[in-house]
Amino acid sequence: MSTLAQGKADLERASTAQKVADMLRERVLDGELEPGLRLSEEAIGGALGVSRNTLREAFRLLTRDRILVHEHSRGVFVRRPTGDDVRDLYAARRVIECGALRLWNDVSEAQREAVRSPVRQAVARAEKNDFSKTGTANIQFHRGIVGLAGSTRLSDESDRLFAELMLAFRVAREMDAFHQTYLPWNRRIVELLNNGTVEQAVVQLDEYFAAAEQDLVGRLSAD
Amino acid sequence: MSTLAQGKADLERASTAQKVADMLRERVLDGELEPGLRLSEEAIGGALGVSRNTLREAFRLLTRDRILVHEHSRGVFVRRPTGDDVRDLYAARRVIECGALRLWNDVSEAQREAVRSPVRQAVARAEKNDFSKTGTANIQFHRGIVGLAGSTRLSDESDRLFAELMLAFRVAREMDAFHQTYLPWNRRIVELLNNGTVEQAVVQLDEYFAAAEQDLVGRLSAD
DNA sequence: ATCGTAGAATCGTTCAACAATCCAACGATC
DNA sequence: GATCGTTGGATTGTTGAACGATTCTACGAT
Repeated sequence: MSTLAQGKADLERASTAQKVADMLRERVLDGELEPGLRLSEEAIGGALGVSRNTLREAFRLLTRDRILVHEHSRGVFVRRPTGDDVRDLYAARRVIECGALRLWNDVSEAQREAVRSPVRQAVARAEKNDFSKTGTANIQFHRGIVGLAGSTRLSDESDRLFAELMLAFRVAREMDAFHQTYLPWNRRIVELLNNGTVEQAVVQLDEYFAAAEQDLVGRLSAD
Repeated sequence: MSTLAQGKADLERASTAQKVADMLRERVLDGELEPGLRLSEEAIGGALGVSRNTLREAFRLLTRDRILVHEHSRGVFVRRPTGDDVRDLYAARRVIECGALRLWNDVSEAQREAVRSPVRQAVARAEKNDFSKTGTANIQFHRGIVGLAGSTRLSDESDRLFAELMLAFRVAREMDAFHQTYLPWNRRIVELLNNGTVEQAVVQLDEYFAAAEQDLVGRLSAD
């Protein structure tokens, strides 16, 4: 059954616009296309060998994911989050993730493991002084928390919030150090969860958000 | 200042695709275009006098809002929520709204009033046996709750969830009676909030979601 | 130095065309 | 009689060109 579903995913080849959007998303999140950059329809369409109309469809898809912003008659730009954006972002994350974490005792073991495992791996790597994937590990931890809610819609929206946050990190030019700082926090949260003290874990998560928001907003408004 | 903002809103005239999307959204939420209906590019483009490319952009916008679903090489359809969709929807709402409601004591009076006022108006109308706007009043109540979080991203996502839920109501063919049933619940929640017993209000809201979800899922799977 | 204006560049939208895909009707086979 | 290819016809996916509308840039006037 699962192999059939796999095959189906292969068969449902993405449209050209979808493929272009995926490629551009990767380029933006990798940092090749910096926040604030304008994406010319002609230049990018020519480089990728797709028509303007198809490219515009790809732009609309990425606008939906808040990777790009569209300004009428001016073009599309790589999103460049402001301090206000970050505040809004964290207000949303606080409600979503703290709410999801409170469901800890009502969910499946697999869902709980999706929260523990990223932290365990990050700790293991940190002990070997390997901080390469510390950024994605942090994201995985928080994706796991949102997953406790069991709603694909909520998880998808959170992914959009994470993507936007990645752009904010990039503007602040402190991606690695940032995530690294907050690993101890994640560790403590998992410990509290394992001890069965869910409410204390929620409090820790909330404090994490307060600290992270303040840190990031500070770096952004410093510019 | 507010007049300037007004003028700016007028100047930023929407694009053709945006206007077409707005019109179609209205038609769908009014029920003129029923869930499951396929929207032919040629037919609708001809009727509205816009080109296929522009219409396709409008479709993409509505797909973002989950009003329409896009099936590759088959066309776009008015979304027709299933029982699983409704479960997913309520899982998201539970986390978002219960989490937002817990912030009751930390927000501005204006934000609190945005929760109370829709219920007060609905009660006043109900006493006069006027159940005309009971549906939108219920939505406004819940929009107010989400607004407590103070995040436009969260409020926007909730609006999408509400729109999707409207479509589910339409499939279940029980829009008015449905909302009407749950007015007493909203009333009780507001009372508990005014008494300062926020946690009890959250419990009531959670029970409301459980009942509403079960009711709606039952009607949908009965088909 | 500020302002206004002309011209270039880019976006918004339309139109026409063709390939790719889906769908429904029709027979062929067992 | 039901299931399985096959064949057209209709619809979507994508392209390329075209033109008006809007924005940006650079130049010159005050």
